Amino acid sequence: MTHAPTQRMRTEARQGRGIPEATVARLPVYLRALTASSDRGVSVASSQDLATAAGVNSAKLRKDLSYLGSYGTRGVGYDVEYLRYQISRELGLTQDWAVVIVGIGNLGQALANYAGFSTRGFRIMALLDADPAREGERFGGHEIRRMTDLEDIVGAHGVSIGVITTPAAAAQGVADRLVAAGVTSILNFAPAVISVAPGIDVRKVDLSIELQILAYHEQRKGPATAGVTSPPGVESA
Amino acid sequence: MTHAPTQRMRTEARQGRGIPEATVARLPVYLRALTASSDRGVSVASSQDLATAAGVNSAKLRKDLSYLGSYGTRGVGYDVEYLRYQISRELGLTQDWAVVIVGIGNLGQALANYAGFSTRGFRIMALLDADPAREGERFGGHEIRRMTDLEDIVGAHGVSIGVITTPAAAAQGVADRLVAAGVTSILNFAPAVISVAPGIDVRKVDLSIELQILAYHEQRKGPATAGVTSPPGVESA
DNA sequence: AGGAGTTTGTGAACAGGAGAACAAAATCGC
DNA sequence: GCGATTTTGTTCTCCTGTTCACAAACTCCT
Ligand SMILES: NC(=O)c1ccc[n+]([C@@H]2O[C@H](COP(=O)([O-])OP(=O)(O)OC[C@H]3O[C@@H](n4cnc5c(N)ncnc54)[C@H](O)[C@@H]3O)[C@@H](O)[C@H]2O)c1
Ligand SMILES: NC(=O)c1ccc[n+]([C@@H]2O[C@H](COP(=O)([O-])OP(=O)(O)OC[C@H]3O[C@@H](n4cnc5c(N)ncnc54)[C@H](O)[C@@H]3O)[C@@H](O)[C@H]2O)c1
Repeated sequence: MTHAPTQRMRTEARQGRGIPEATVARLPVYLRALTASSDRGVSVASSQDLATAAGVNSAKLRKDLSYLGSYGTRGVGYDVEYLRYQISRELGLTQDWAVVIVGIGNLGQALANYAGFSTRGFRIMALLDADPAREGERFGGHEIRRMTDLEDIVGAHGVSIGVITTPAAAAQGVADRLVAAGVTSILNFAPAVISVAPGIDVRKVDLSIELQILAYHEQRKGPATAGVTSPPGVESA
Repeated sequence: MTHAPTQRMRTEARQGRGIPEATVARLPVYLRALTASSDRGVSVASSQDLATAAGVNSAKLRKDLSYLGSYGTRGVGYDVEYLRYQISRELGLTQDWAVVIVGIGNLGQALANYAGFSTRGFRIMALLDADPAREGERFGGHEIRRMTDLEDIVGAHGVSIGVITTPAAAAQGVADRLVAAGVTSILNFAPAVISVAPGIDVRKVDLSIELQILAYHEQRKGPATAGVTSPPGVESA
C-alpha cells in the first residue's frame, strides 16, 4: 500500500522472489491453517483441505503457494511441516521482530496483554506513553517507559516495527518520531492518515471503518428491518 | 468479501445503486476527512484537498464520489456539509445500528470503553461473556450480561451487528448463535475463519496478520539490518 | 508393468480497480 | 457578455487479481 510501485519493483517482482501483495496477505492465513492441521496430527494436506480451513478457493491457494516454489506433491498434497516452514521463511518469521507500542490506553493495554504476538515471533521491547504518571505501570510483563526513552530503545534493540495506539491527533507526530529513530514499519490503530517517507511501510487497522462497511451492506440487505427499535438511552429489557 | 458475487448482483451493481467494494471501503475515510474540514470551518473543498487529507489520489476520489451522484460543482469543489450528508446516507449512517460485543476480555473491554463507536451511530446494546463471574461488571457504561440473554437482547433491540472478541476456539460457535438470533453482520477479531450462511456478512480484523505482512516487507527491504539483536535461535538450515 | 485415480502447477480468459488525461461545466474579472 | 481559469465527471488504458480447466506428475492396486 505504501510501497511505491516503481518500474523496477514491478519488473523484478515477477521474475525474482517477489510475491503479489494479495498473496502475501493470505499467507498468514494459510500458516494458521497449517498450524491447526499440525496440532491435530495431520502430516499431509491437500490444497482442498487447506483451502477449506483457510476459507478460500483451492485454485487460489495453489496459485498462491506456487509463488513460493513447487512444494507440493502431485497426487498427494503438501507436507504440513515442510510447507509451514517455507511460508514462515518467506514471511520472515524465522527471525524475531522487535516491536514498540506507543500510547498505552485502552487499546494499547489490550495489545500489551495479548499473548498471541510473542508466540509468533514479535517481541514487545517497550511500552511508551506520553503521560509521565503512567511510567512504571506494567502490562503483560512489560513496563511503561517515558517517551524520551524512545530513541534509545529503538536504537538499542534494533526495533523495526512500531505500533501506534495514541489518539488520532498525536499519531502523525509519533510516527515521525518513530521513523526518525529508525523504525521502518508502522501499524497504526489511530483513525488518522499518516504520511511517511518512501520505503517506510504503514498499515492501518480501523475498527470504525470496518463497522461502517458492515453498515453499508446491512442497509442494502434489508431496508425494512434495519434500524434500532428502542430509544437510544440505556438498554431496557 | 463474503458477498457471493452472483450474476444478478454484478449486473445490478453498476446500473442501480451499487457501489464498488473498493469504493465503499474508502468512503469512511472521505467522511473522516470531511468531518475534519468541517471542524476547521471549511465549507467547500476540492477533490485535491480531500484527496490529500484522505491519503489517496484525487482522480480516484472523484471517481469514487461519482458513484454516489454528481454532488460537486465544477470549477468550485464539493460542499463539505452536503457531501458529508450524502456519504453518510449512502453508508447507512443516518440511522443508528445496534451492536453486541461477545467476549469481554482484554480486547472486548477496550472496545466497550471506546467512545468512537457511539459517536458514529453504533450503539452498544450489550456486552456478553461466557464467564458467569463477570456478570454485572461495567465498561464504558455497559454492563456485562450472561450469554443466555443473547437471544432476548438481539431480538428486543433489533441488533444486526455482532462483534466477536472471544478466543479463536469459541468464535464459530458464537457466530452461529449470533446468526441464529438474528444478527446479519459480524466483525470478528478472533484469529479463526468462521463460516456463515449466505447473506451474512463477516469482516475480520486480525492483528497478527497485519504484523506478518509488515514482517514480510521488512525482511525484503534490508536483510542486512533486519532482525533482533539477541541470539537468533533456530535459523541456519 | 500398466492402468485407474488423485492432486498439483499453470496457461488462459475474465473481472475489477488504478491512474492519466481531457472535455464539460462552473466561476471570475473586465 | 466573454475569455481565462478552475475543477469536476468520465473515458481509456493498464495492471493486478480471480477463477476455470487441464496436462503433468505422482500413488496405488492388480
Ligand atoms: N479502544 C478501542 O477499542 C479503539 C477502537 C478503535 C480505535 N481506537 C483508536 O485507538 C487509539 C487509542 O485508543 P484508546 O481507547 O486506547 O485511547 P486512550 O485515550 O485510552 O489511550 C491513549 C493513550 O495514548 C497516550 N498518548 C496521548 N498522546 C500521546 C503521545 N503524543 N505520545 C505517546 N502517548 C500518547 C495517552 O496518555 C493514553 O494513555 C485512538 O486513536 C482510538 O481512536 C481505539
Ligand atoms: N488482546 C489483543 O490485543 C488481541 C490482539 C489480537 C487478537 N486478539 C484476539 O481477540 C480475541 C480476544 O482476545 P483477548 O485478549 O481479549 O482474550 P481474553 O482471553 O482476555 O478474553 C476472552 C473473553 O472471552 C470470553 N469467552 C470465552 N469463551 C466464550 C464464549 N464461548 N462465549 C462468550 N465469551 C467467551 C472469556 O470469558 C474472556 O472474557 C482472541 O481471539 C484473540 O486472539 C486479541
